[in-house]
Amino acid sequence: MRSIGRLARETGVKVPTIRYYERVGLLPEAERSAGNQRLYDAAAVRRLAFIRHARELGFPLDAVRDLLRLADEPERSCAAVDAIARRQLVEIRRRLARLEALEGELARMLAQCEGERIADCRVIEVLGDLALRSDQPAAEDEAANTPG
Amino acid sequence: MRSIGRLARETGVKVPTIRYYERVGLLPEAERSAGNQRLYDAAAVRRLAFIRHARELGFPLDAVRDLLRLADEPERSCAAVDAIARRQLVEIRRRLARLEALEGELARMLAQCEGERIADCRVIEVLGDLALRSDQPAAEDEAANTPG
DNA sequence: CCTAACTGCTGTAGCGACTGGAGCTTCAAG
DNA sequence: CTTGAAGCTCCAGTCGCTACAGCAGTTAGG
Ligand SMILES: [Zn+2]
Ligand SMILES: [Zn+2]
Ligand SMILES: [Zn+2]
Ligand SMILES: [Zn+2]
Repeated sequence: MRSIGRLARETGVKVPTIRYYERVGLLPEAERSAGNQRLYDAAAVRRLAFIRHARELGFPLDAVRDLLRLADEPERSCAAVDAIARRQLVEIRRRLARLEALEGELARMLAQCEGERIADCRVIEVLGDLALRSDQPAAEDEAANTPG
Repeated sequence: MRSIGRLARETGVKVPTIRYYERVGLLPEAERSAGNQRLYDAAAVRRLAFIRHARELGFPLDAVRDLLRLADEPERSCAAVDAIARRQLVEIRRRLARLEALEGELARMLAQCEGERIADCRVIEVLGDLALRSDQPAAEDEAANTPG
């Protein structure tokens, strides 16, 4: 059995994050020592490492929860697992496409700027150009919550 | 002079977002009608369109604030403007590199899965593999706050 | 045995950039 | 004059942590 600090070191997940995962139900409530400190076994290490790797791949916590539930039923078909992963891949490709477009626009702006007065700055000019408003209704949330 | 709703339609920025921008100081406090409703002129349209376009390119609000301040001083050198844009370009390229790596790992996992029992699912297997823990200390926040 | 340093505990608040709702008032069309 | 859309303010929630504050338990050295 190990303390929360040792678990953190072993998995690379910070201590407050582990407590947070417990609070939101990703990790079961830990056993406690006589002095009320959390104690973890090897299974907890594996579970937390699984979570960390899924988070690294950008899966939102809800998806991680689903994956953990599925991982506990080894006899079932992995169709559900693969569907979650495919959704995540689609999402990542969507973000990639968008970022590539942004990269292009930014790089073009910068390349065209002569570096003189702000009045002539290509960056300010492009940002301020009313005609460039895309009429798309400000697509949904792009927040890429992808840590470590 | 136009109402907040018309300004929203003209710029593609939602009404609550406009009020939020005013609260955090990106837009000046709007004039009010007799009945306390906000009124906007053409300058407000230009300013908000500028903000929107900068946000589309992923500039954080703090950077947008700086860009707006600079845009109001047309005689100064645009070095500061270009520096902000270059930083943003670097950031976008960093995110691109990371997303490309994630895309590769996810796609590989999925390609290798035979689609049978979860016990044999390559996705679960890779996520659970303790040896795959990268020892990097969970790199800093990747949150890509890039709307519309 | 004592103390310092470290680690742990709980609870709350904050980040960024909005988004949504409750419960009102004002405005424009018919 | 009525109706319904659009406006107002204030507050809470989103996501995934992160950072305190103010304690208590643990560990190593002297
Ligand atoms: Zn990985
Ligand atoms: Zn320039
Ligand atoms: Zn653009
Ligand atoms: Zn599978």
